[in-house]
Amino acid sequence: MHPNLIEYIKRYVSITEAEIAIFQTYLHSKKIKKKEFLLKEGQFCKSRYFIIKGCVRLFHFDNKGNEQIIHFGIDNWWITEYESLINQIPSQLNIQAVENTELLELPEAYFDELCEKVPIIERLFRKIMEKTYIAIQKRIEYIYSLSGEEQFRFFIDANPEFTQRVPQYMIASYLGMSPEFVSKVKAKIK
Amino acid sequence: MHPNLIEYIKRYVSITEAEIAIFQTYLHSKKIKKKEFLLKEGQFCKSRYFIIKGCVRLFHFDNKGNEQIIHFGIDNWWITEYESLINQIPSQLNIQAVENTELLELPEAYFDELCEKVPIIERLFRKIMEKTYIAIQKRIEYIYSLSGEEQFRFFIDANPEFTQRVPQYMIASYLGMSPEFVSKVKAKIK
DNA sequence: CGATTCTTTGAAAACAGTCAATCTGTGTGG
DNA sequence: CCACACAGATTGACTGTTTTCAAAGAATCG
Repeated sequence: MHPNLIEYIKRYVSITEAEIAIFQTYLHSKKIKKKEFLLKEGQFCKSRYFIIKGCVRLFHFDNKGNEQIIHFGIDNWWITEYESLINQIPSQLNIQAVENTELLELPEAYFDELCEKVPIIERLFRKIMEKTYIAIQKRIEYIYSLSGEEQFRFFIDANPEFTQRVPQYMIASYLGMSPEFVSKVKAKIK
Repeated sequence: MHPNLIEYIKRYVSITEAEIAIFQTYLHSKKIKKKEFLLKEGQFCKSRYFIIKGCVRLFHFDNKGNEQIIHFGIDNWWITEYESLINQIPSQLNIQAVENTELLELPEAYFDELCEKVPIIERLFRKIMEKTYIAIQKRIEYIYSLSGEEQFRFFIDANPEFTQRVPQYMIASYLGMSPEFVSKVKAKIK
């Protein structure tokens, strides 16, 4: 198994070599190039993906036809489209590579079987979900309590390296702002 | 165990009578009156709560000193403050009853022990978290793609009975709007 | 009924979006 | 290596949505 994933897992749970070995057999490595899609609107999402290296964005087109980025995934994050994955319905969202990206794919078809064999995996994913939930709830807190300008400043302070990696208009979209507005805030900061 | 919780659990996982009986031993029932607090800023959150009947709100004070409601909890929902619960840090949020509320308390101190004895509980909570995550992600989608007026209309259409149960200013706070604005939108609808 | 809490209304102001034009930078092919 | 094309970023004027403030009106509870 890739050392990044092993290290990641150990941040959440204690796991034995034997358990890692079993987990390993359920994973496939996958590479996608910049602008390639991991999932397109209308398709069924059938896997969870661990990003070894790279960056993807999860987005949809809003009622005015604008791309709205729901969130990004980067190195050492799990990414998937839960609504499609869990409810087995066609995805309303797209997942696209922002950079060339290296992933590990964990197919959902065998996920329950894996959890039976290695129950700690169930705990791992429960804990991951809890952490993810905390993060997304904080995001809602910020959306409502900070002005657009404050949100942008906060984002670049919290993610200085990431800000360099992706185009500015994508950060604007993620923050629910127009690219022009972000540009103006940036000018103001200097 | 309360029939509401049994029914709730069975929507997520298959569970035996014996497993329910064990789960039961970890639960305490609890009642709080309108305006009483389940958790106050600064306290450590030590339990997950299942709401049998009633309504609570999870809120904090933003940097301008306004109450910001993060979300509500009603009949047949689990509620807790995950950041405090998981990271064992003082809560930045308050949980307060909006109505007289009847709960089941599941103390976190014994949660791991319960999951060891009844592994299906671990799966239950993983699945609950996944559903919860889908819901909160959709909320972000709506925040960014609908205007304030549209968000309010959508909310009352989706939650007609709930709109009657709580004061309008709380719905405004939950939706991140001023009470005056909600009032104006309401006038416009008629 | 009196007091407090919640809701409504209107006018002025702030914040962020839209549109259109221009500027910058980067990569590609000749 | 240059020229061009195209994607992304910037700027300014104008517009629209939502907030803020203040005051008045309704509803609820002891």
